Amino acid sequence: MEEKNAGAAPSNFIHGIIERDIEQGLYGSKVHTRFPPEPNGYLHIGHAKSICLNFTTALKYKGLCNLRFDDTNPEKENAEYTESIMEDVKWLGFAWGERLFYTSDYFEKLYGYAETLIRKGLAYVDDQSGEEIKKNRGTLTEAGKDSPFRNRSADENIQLFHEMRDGKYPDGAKVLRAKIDMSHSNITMRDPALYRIKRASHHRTGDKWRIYPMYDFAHCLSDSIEGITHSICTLEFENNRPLYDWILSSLEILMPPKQIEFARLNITHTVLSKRKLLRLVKENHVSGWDDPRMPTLSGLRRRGYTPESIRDFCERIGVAKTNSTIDIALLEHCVREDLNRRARRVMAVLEPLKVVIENYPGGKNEEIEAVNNPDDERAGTRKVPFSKEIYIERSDFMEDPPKKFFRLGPGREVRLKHAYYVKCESFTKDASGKITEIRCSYDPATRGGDSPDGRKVKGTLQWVPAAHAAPLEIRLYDHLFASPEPESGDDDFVSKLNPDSLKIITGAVGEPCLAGAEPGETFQFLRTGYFCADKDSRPGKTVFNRTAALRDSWAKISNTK
RNA sequence: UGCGGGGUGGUCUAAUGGUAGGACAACGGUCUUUGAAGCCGUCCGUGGAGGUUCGAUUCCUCCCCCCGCAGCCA
Repeated sequence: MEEKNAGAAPSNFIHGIIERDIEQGLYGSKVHTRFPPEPNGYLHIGHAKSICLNFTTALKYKGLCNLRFDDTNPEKENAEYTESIMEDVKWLGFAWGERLFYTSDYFEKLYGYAETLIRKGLAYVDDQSGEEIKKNRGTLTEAGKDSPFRNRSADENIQLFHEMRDGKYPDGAKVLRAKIDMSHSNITMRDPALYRIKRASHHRTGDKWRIYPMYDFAHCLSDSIEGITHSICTLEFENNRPLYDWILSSLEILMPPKQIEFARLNITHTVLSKRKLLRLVKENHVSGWDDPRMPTLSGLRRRGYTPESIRDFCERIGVAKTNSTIDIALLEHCVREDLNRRARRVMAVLEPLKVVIENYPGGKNEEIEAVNNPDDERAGTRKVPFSKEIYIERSDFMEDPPKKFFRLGPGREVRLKHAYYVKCESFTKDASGKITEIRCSYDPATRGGDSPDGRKVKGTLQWVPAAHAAPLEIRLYDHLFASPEPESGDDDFVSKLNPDSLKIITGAVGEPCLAGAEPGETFQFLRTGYFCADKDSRPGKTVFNRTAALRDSWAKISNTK
């Protein structure tokens, strides 16, 4: 059959390339990828796209994926970052097995490759200052000028390179450069730096090295050392691909890995660059890398996002070469969809309004049975205490409600979820006009929420028993940036932060079971949203982060009027 | 005005010579012991001009627009 063979169809252009390579027997028809983060910050959802791509590609073609820390710049990197990165990759659901590597593992080998390049007359030590090198590089339209040190003998270059390693020269005094072509139309190829002197302590190799390889030199060789077949990276490295290939071919590396570039992820209402995220942290615009408003994996985790929802998102956005910005609504959709399936439903009230049920006996206490998830019987049921005084959401009562308002108002009857029909008989206000208390009657025949006489009500409200209310602090999050594309335009992106990205509600209450919620536990607060218990919780005050709100069509109706 | 990439509904993404499809968003309806979810429907697209062809998103030519590159960052 000619049918689009289900499993074998390439799911993106990279898989198309790989399938062609497999067919042609390239790399022995094996696939080996790697995720190569620099440990200079926390992973964000943009990295998740790359992680998912690399790991699932390997999985799909029965290959392997390595985790490799690209740690060639000790001044910016540290062990805190490597640990958080490993934690985040694991949390996302991927395993690198025994294949945890560091570019710094290869420093000695890399040094040897550099010597080989020098002996072949393909690299030289340049004494020009950084300023001079920059000046002589030329421009986009003008060729560069050869360095006066470009034609040193191989022996002299080897000796100088050894001296660089031995610490004979200060930072910046010399640099090892590839000898390619100072008039190349691709500026990357104008004798790029391969090694620089940096008398910095490295988080893994300590003070052993005074010279460190540059990305372009280290990356392609690390890939080849690990037997990587397809080296997947982002678009901004496209110009570097000729250099990637030049180094490997100059060193006569067999079966050179193939670099393939794809478009990095952008999302509306946030920023995804480590530099910018670091600034938000350093300038205290957020509480840290794991602030629930941050697009970091640690932030999303704390916010209540599940690894499954993030993986689903990464699959849905696709992999292509077109620059694109994904609507953050898609991310939110993914987490709602996942949580809708799994989250236990409970009742909580963000702004409590007391309701006294006048005809309910004062000393009476009963337990109402409530299902935990209407779409999943296995989630079971729980008991919720019920007595004369309860709390409902302040916004669920209107003194003078419009016709389309289905909730409580004078003389109106509604259902208390799982419990009884109640009817508003009266209410009281304080001097300022604020409603202070609602007085209702209930219909004992409607226990469980059904009326035997077939009487219908339009609204169903969540409620919390006043005597057993668990005090909650709720943190309501909105987009970090008010502007959909904070990086566009000339203004500093920080000026586009959303001043209302965090709203803290201290007086909320919830069902008694919420008092004991463990950090990371997720619930759907009926009619309100998905909430995740936070590590800031303390006895007497459970803290919840709102992961995502539920759709609110009443808000829409009332807003458009 | 160098080189390298890229242009499909509002946003992503399929279709590679044969009915432009899907998702998210928006809008409307339906259902409902969550005004949730679900279900149904609507709106909306091949950057432009030529050419080849019975037929072009796909192939050719020219043009336009967008992104990246001048770190001893990655």
